[in-house]
Amino acid sequence: MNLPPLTQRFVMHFGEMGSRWGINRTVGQIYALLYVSSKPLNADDIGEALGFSRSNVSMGLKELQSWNLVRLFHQPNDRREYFQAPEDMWTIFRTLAAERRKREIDPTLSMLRDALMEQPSVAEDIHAQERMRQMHGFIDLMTNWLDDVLRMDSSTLASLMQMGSKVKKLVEMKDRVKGAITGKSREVINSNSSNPKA
Amino acid sequence: MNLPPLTQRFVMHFGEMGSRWGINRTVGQIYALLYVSSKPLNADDIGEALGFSRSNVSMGLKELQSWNLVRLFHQPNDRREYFQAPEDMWTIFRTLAAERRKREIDPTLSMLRDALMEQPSVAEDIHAQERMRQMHGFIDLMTNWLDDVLRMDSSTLASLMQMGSKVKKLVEMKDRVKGAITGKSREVINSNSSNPKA
DNA sequence: CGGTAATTTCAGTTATTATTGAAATTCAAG
DNA sequence: CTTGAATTTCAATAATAACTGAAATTACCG
Repeated sequence: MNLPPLTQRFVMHFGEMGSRWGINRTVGQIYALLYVSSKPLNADDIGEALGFSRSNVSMGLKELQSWNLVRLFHQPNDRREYFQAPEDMWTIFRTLAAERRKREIDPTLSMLRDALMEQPSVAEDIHAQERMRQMHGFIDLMTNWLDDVLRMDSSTLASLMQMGSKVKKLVEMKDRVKGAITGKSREVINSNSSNPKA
Repeated sequence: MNLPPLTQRFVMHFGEMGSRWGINRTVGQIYALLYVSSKPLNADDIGEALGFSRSNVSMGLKELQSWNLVRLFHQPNDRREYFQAPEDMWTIFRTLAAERRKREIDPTLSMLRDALMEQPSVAEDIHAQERMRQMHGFIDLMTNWLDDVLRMDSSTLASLMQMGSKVKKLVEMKDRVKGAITGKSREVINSNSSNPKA
């Protein structure tokens, strides 16, 4: 492997972190390389840059494609397949969220749903089912919320996140204002609004 | 292993999902068992219930303790150690978020921070560093947001999440109202508020 | 249609991780 | 302290997962 220093550090780090992230070293390094690369790479480029066998690169790319983390291109007058990683972090995040949800959460949600439909046959299972109900409720809340917010566009999402816990104050304010306008002068607020649709 | 049917399904499922979640079968099953159990269990109980060797259970419990996912108890007149999993899903979620962040995100954030302080020596690395800046910015936004919202209490968080993307409308409303009161009758809203502190 | 470059598959091998039983250590009660 | 139950460590083994090179397949060009 002969990569420039910063690229090399990044690639090596992704290789090492791979196991914690549930991918193998090869996949981690290939992804890292594609992510920082300024141009699309073909499988030979990748294999040579990282010192992996051609077949290993092929498997790694297949894996990354199954995660929707890389895109396939063709260059004019070149039969080889070129790969690129999407650049926008929000796009990457949405992809990761969707894939991890599908692989790591949905099966559990479905198992829990099934288990909650059963009639427990012994005392132990009555308690167990109640615990499963808790878990199901929580995961359901979380995933529905995620669905909901990921439908927003990225810039909106970014500003919401920058607000952090300030949204809480906003909700409190809403409740107060709602009380206020319900109680008395709704028309005052509307007439002062810069947005007449309000 | 001789567990009641629902418990068994839950335990088996956690064992199978373990590898996707970055834990091994033993750890997954032990956690599942503790989570649904109505009483604390000792290592022998666990080993017998799941058919694992005593030493395997010991290692699994050590792992779960390192994740802060189980608590250790002592029963009167019994030297053995008893284990329980916290019941509240929000507590569990906060623990998981904190631990996964520490293991799976912080090291990368720190690598990126270091890499951003370097002076790229070749053109390739200039581009690579820019990509790292993007990634760092995104992760930083996400983790700060998470820190921020996890500081809220669970019921607040739950209601915020139930609102889902409605918070977006709320932010828009805030901006309109802010425009309105800045422009004209701030005192009207305040005087109508049910909360005088506003 | 061949021919050939590119990619994928797969059986065999290597490397890593999980699991065990025996030995060592810890710990509390007498 | 000493004893023995409880827990942990650890070296050996079993089970999984990663990786390779050769063979097979695919896909494009003339």
